[in-house]
Amino acid sequence: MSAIETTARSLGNNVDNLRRHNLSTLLGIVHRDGPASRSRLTKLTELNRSTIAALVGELVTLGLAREVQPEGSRTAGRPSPIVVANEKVVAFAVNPEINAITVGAVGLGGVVLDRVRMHTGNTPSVVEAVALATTEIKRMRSRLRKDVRVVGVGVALPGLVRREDGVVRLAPHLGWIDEPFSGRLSDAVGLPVSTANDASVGATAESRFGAGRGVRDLVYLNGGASGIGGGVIVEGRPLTGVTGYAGELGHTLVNSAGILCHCGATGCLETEVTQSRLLDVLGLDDPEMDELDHAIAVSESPEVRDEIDRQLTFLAVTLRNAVNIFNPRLIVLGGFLGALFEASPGTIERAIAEQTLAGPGDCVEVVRAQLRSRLLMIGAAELAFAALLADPASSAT
Amino acid sequence: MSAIETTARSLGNNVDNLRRHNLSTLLGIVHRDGPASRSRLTKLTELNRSTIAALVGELVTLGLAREVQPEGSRTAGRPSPIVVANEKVVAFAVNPEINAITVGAVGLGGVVLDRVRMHTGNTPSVVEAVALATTEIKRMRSRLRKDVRVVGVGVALPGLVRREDGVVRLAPHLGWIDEPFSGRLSDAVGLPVSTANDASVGATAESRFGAGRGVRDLVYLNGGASGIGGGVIVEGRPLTGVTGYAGELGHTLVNSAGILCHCGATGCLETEVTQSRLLDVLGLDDPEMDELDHAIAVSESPEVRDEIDRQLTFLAVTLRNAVNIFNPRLIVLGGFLGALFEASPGTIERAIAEQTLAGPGDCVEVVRAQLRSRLLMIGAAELAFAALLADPASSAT
DNA sequence: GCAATATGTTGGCAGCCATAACAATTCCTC
DNA sequence: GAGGAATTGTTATGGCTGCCAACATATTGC
Repeated sequence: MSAIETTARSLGNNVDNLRRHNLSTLLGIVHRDGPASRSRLTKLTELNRSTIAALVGELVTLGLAREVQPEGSRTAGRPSPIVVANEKVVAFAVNPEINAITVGAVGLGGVVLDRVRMHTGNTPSVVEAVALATTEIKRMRSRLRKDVRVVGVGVALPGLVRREDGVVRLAPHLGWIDEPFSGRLSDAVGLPVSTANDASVGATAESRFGAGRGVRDLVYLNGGASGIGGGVIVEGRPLTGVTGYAGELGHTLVNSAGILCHCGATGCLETEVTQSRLLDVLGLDDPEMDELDHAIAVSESPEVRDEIDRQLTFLAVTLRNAVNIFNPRLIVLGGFLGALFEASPGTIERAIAEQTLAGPGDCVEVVRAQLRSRLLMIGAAELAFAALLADPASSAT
Repeated sequence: MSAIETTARSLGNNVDNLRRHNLSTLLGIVHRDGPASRSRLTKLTELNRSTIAALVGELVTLGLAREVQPEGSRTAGRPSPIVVANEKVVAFAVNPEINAITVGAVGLGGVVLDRVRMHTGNTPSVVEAVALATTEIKRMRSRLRKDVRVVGVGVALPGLVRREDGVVRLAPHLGWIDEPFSGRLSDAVGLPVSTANDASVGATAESRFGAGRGVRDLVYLNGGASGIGGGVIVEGRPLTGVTGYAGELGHTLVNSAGILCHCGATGCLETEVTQSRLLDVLGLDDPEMDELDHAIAVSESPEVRDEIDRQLTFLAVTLRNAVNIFNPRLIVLGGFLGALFEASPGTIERAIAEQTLAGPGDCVEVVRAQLRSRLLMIGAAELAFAALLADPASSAT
């Protein structure tokens, strides 16, 4: 069973909405779960096979999917054509960071077609970020084959993004306050742009294409250079809150004797568990993820051990809160939190088992994130694909 | 706009599901928002008025709604009949507590028709609770008019209830562990029984019929004799988690130097903010809510003041966590937390404004719960009405 | 009393999905 | 290698749903 957003309206539905919903469901399946035979789609949706034939036919006509002949089958019966999401439908992904901007091109189905990380000397301003992203998107676009269809741009941003208009309410580490980044970028590239918090976007990506495949309720926590972000998937759908800011698990109390956080509170997870302290004791400076894992694995310094234990203890507090609050099936840890987690096998699981209530603690698992460098490309692209996936027919060219 | 659960399937939908969804939507509106004219239903659902006529006709035929002539109108045009949920469709509500069991009868539309609170000498065992509830339900049922239709029993229980089978996983204050209470009660009364956590049920009730009317994203926190329970409404629907245990905000860390909680963790909200400490300093013993409010209002003791401030400080920690995590429109405080909140106007709001992130803190309001003694009756009845509301046609007698 | 307005009512229609019968293709067995 | 079983694509038909348009009805305001 896959984690699928429902596209049905909460109020009155008519026959058009019905069709739209079924088209959306099919496209969602082949996009997120990969190629699927028509017979598999029939089983998954519980629709009639004649209906599936018609719906798939429409998706093919719309240029959103194609059918290929199956390889060898090992069951009796007439072979069922495989429906594949058309990866020539492309979204661009943008991820501004403290000292770099990454731009990528992602095909329907979650294939990362292109990816470039551009280092910026200092923290980019909105104008600089728009300019860099625009140049790179135009370059990538010109390199794409002529028959690709570009649906838009998705941006994963380390900050709070207002859902209704895509305005960056606050990106503390970039120094952006109330910046209409989406609008600026949209004007510059001539494509629709949608922006969201990087951790929320990461949660979506891991839940659809990574460690959380098939899981409908999960909590994702990511540790990066600019702090700790979180994202939550509830019944297969991202938790957004009223204005789109939900999921900030990095700003929950873990230490009453902690220091003041930039958010105004004290003792936040983000102030106690930081990548920089970990790198300090390890003597590293901006390593790749593999280097970090390796450095932790080979280190025999008690100072390193202590710092890891200290951070794990605080991380466990947020996780026990999360388990009691969300009762998730899965917790996914990304960035240096994944490294911390694997540095001391069993520690986090033990802490959760001891500190959570009997019910919610019964069935939760903790795993490390999987998508690595593709994470935010895939996640941001999902933002751009959202409208198409919700209504495949009317978003057509 | 009302907070309505969607009943559309997340996967394939056919024409039957469409009809079911529309019937469910209409019944949901008149149940939760009260009587509505057909023309209002037309606007709300965006369905055609001929369709509304057919759907309403079916609900009337099913005995779930009735139409009454409108009073005086003040607009031109033909008067539109008012559609009213049939309050002769009845659910029973049961709420076992430490020293009492409350049983009620609730009509469709959320009308509490009957309510009896029975004190028990000591904490009731499962067998005692089933026996007491059964006797009272049978008595109430015999007093109801012959033409009422009973749909089932809902139970609001101070403990963790597994969703899939209704087993009480753990009710610490009742001393119940892994008790199949739902099944026992169902066998005894001969009606379907569904059970859930009392605070979750309270959240649903306040969101549909109380302080949270029309709000789609809210956090509810209730303080009672047996601790602090929470419930969260996300996009109009109760947050359940994978196994139904979600919402336990009472077991989030508020004090690193706190004491060990029965849940296994230390410094939980539930150990720091307790009704008993508040009553101790006030010199009260099991007061009604009004008495508690009054006692706080007239007290001039600095000891009382200090205790209230102390508890508010810790409560604010959980609330800032909740605001950062859920980005809700509204926080609803029930039980003695409501009294605490009103004891010091502005304190909680100020703490939230100071300690939360810029985005999520922008638009959140804090209010006191409204439903008082009706709360758990209405909430538990909603559990019993759920199947009927989701599929009005097939749940018919 | 009449026009304007809003809404109920009715008959016909388009579209969606289900059904059933048939055709196609594969695997399995002898 | 031939035939049967199993599975699925294909096609024509039909039921049901909601929409539409025209008409009927009831109220307000002049």
